[in-house]
Amino acid sequence: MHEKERHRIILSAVQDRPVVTVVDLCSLTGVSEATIRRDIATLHMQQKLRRVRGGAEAITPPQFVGLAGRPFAVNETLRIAEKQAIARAATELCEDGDSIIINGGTTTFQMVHPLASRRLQIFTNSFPIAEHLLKHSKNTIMLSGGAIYREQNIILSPFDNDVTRNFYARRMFMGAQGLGPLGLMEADPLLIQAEQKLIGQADELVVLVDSSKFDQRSSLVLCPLNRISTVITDEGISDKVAAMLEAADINLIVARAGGVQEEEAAS
Amino acid sequence: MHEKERHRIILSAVQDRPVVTVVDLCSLTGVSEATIRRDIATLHMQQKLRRVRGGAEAITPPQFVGLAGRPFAVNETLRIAEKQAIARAATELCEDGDSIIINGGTTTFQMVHPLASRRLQIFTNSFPIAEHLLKHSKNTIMLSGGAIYREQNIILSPFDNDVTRNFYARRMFMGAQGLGPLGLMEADPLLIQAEQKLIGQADELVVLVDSSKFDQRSSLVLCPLNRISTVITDEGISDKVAAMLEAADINLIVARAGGVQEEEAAS
DNA sequence: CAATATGATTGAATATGCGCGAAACTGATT
DNA sequence: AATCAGTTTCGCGCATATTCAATCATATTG
Repeated sequence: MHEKERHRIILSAVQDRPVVTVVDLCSLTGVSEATIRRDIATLHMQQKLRRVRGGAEAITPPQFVGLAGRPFAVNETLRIAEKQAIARAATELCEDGDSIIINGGTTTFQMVHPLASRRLQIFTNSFPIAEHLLKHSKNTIMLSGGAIYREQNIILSPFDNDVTRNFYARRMFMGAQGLGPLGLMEADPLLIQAEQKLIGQADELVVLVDSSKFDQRSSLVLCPLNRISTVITDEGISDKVAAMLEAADINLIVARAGGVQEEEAAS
Repeated sequence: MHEKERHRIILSAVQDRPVVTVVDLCSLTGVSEATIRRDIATLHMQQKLRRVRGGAEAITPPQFVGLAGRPFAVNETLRIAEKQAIARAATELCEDGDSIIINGGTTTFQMVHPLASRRLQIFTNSFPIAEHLLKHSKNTIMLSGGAIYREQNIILSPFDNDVTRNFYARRMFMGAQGLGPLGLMEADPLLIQAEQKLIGQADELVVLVDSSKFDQRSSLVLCPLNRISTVITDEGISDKVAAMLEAADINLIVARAGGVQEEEAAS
């Protein structure tokens, strides 16, 4: 058996189980322990797996740490003040008793804090949002079914005919990676899929993007501008972008970090 | 059992109770106290938990979160040793890579600890089970969609055509309020509904009931005995009940608190 | 033949279990 | 409070089993 073949087998085995022992891999490949150890050492150097005594374990993906820590790996701390102000403005659009949809994402996650004191019907595909609201609020929580994707922290089902299609809300809140003339942009195909399943289940689509998102260009267009009812962003928005949104007949809300926000209704 | 597997189990166990004792962890992992102590010392050094006399506690001490910290308020501490033994025996039926369904309940929840060191495809309608496994294991988690009922801690959808109908597993594990000649009994209509949606989605139905459940009579019959493949219970089971199960051609597994369990196959 | 990969051997390093005495906790009594 | 006996838990040493790393011999390939 060739070295590359063994490496493939080892990497495959290490994905299936939390830990694989050297002996396991021996019987799996039919080579000696010494060889397996050398392979593991090599793969360890290449960061393909982690070496542990007795065998190897899968490299832990950007691990989902509990809510107390930080739900999403990196983005969470970025522009947090802006995101909180935006999320707060978004929450203020809702009245107790409303039905809303919240899509997974770091910006929308910030809505959980102002939502803690409310009483809404909330549908989400974000596990951390559901978890937080379940623990810290009295809102009614509804969850979409499917597999939980750890990296994106969303729940996604390959089937179209699930609860999602039966929940209809007044507003849907979602974040995005970018917002430009072409519409709403997203990079992660998994997120695209999750978001597209929910768009159309609400009367109004409210987009939460901090002003840095107007510069971002992503590969995939999620939906055109005319599908968007309202955009909530921070003071960093340029006049040019504001004009573009206004031209598309989009409500623009600029959230100020400190307190009340100003609304500039489109014509 | 490998060191890493134990560590996962320990970290998993330490999350759902204020403290875990060394003896608890022994029966959970099957290793000696000395090893558990060394593990706790190691994890203490890694700041993964705090070492206390007699065992360990979570690093985030007064995590007095309502529902999900200690998933089920009252029942949780009742007959916990039996439930753990039963859950462990249930987990031992599974091999890495299997697809299983776990229904919500206090007994089935105990499966999360032995499952922490495994790699399975797990479908559940229990939010706490999903949450715990998501944080403390590498299993693939799939969730049923719907509203989250706080009291029962399950997710239930009024619609029939959701993900649930598309997931098929080798085994389904469920608890119940009672088990008698008429079959499996449950009191809460909400739980009935949740369980009936899942029965039929697996080849084998494995029922986890501690021996006190054989005395219980509930108002509603969930399913007849002949639908059950296997019953796992503790040593408190009477000969009479055992004979009844055997007559119904049910596999009976008696889980012993300490270690290995004995299997008494039906004729 | 040279370069590399593999397998076997062996002593070192590490992990685990058991037993024993020390230390800490419990609670009952003074 | 203070003391004391009984119990639990801890830490240490040692025996055993497993795993590792280094070395050398052999095999394969170009």
